[in-house]
Amino acid sequence: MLNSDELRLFLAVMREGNMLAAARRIGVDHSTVARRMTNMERTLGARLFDRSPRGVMPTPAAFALVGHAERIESELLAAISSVEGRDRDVEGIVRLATPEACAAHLVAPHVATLRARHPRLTLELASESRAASLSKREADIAVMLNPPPKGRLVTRKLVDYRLALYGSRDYLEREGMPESRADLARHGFVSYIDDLAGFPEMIALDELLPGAQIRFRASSSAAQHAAVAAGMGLGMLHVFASAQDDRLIQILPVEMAARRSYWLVMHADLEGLPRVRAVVDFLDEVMRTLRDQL
Amino acid sequence: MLNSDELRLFLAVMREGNMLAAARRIGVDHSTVARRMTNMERTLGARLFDRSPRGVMPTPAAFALVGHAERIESELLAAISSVEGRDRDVEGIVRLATPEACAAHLVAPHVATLRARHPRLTLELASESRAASLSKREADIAVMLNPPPKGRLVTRKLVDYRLALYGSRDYLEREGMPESRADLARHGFVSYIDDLAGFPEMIALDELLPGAQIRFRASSSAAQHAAVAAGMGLGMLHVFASAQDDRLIQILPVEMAARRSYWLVMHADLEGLPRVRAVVDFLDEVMRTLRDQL
DNA sequence: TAATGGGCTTGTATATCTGCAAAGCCGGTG
DNA sequence: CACCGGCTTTGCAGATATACAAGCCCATTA
Repeated sequence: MLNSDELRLFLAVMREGNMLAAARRIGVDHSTVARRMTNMERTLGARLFDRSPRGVMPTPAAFALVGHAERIESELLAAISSVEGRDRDVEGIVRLATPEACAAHLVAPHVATLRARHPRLTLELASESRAASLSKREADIAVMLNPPPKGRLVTRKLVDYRLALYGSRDYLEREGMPESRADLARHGFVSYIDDLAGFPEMIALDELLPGAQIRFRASSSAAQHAAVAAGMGLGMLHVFASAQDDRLIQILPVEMAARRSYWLVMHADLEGLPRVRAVVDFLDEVMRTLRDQL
Repeated sequence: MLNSDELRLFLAVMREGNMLAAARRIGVDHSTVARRMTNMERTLGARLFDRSPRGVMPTPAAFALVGHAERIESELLAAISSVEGRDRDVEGIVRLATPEACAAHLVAPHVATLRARHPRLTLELASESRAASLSKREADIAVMLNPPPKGRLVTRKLVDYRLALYGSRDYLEREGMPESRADLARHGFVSYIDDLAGFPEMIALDELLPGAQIRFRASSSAAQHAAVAAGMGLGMLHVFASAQDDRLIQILPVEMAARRSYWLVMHADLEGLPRVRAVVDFLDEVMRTLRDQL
């Protein structure tokens, strides 16, 4: 079947007007050009050039083909430059700042695959991402809960995830399983320390259940997770961190659900660096793999 | 370099999720698929698939490539179908109706090349194209001086050409060479018989020199040409028919120039027929070759 | 726990393609 | 009018890619 190599030769012949010059331009023998053009004509069932000792004369079929060939040529170049050298020159250090839960449950468990693919790349994972971290150059890439006011930053959504209300098996046996939002008033809760939360968006409880009675506050989501698991009360936890935890049971999954998004943020200057792109690719891959569990 | 064959295999692997199924779909051996994907990865400098005994897992580079590959695939199919089989199944009879001058000077001199390309095709050339000829099915294709009111007709401009004022060498020696439009009033002219001209557009003289003294009228442009050549007077003739005629001299080329267009008209149903397309291609080719002389 | 089946990788003979060299064709030129 | 230069075509040997076959790995199943 027709392929782009033949079309490339074809275009060269069209542009040069003869096969010899076309062959020189592409860097193959002219007999190869002549034979492939003949093949092309046979497989297409259409004559493309009238040969003469003075060069070639394109037929109408050739003119009909040239537009397609040009589009294919440019698309092919675009394809190449979009992936060319992705895995070459990937070495050095990349510092990635992400919220704590993302670091612990999404990134860290998969760094081995990154290492396998790019042995000379060292990832530094800073599990706290205040909006400041990037502009102060504390990190090369950051995962945040909202797109920051742009400086010279490249921002795009990385993935959506869910928060849900959990309680420990023990606690719920002891205090009873809430069956409706009204029942929640009788329970104690675990939440963030308001002014120490990296992003205000983290605090989902205020939004879904304002005025809840809060028994324990922590700046760390892992600490809250541990507290809920230990029976301190109910808390809004990351689904991706809690679903496989046998000690925890999800409560009122319909009423008490919140959606959040992780955003990928980086300096525009760094976007082209192979090592930076390697980490971005890695994040994309992890998120794609885990999408269902988020 | 990357080519479309590799991209076709690549797409098949992406769609099937494994190389074995991809190979079956394309109809090559699976070892060929594996080797070509490895080649592709080496030449691109980017890993595309993580192999495992359960199939393959695309990398981010693969996802970046798939859009390009799909566009190339569809453009390639479009390219093929645009020329596929142009020269096959070209046999039978095609009747072409054109104005007299077009038939005699543009089409007829080149029919040998058409014959050479399509030995089983018979062209019938009717050198008169009233607008009626197509709708009465007197011809399959027509060349006209204006686009007719469309029925189920396909119409497009074929080429532009020029009319200019000519006189015979003898005549001009005898009567003097006109140097300005004013001089023309002293001369006699040759023109069309108004109500017998196939298209009103043919009559360029009325438009450029209304009220000219007309000594001879004919319905045929060839007859007018002969009359001018024989010294009967001046006449607006086709440049493509007169330029090589040594008996004729062009007069006031700037002032007395008119532009006309030939239009290609055919039934929409016939457009797809290989033999019809062969004739249309032939006309395009002739016009492209002669464009400078028109 | 062994058997089975799907999938990827690795050898080897064959088919295809490419480069090189020589020949043929045609128009321009001294 | 013979020569020359540029172009295409043809013949042939070496290089490249393909199909076939066998081997390996892993998950599922009896």
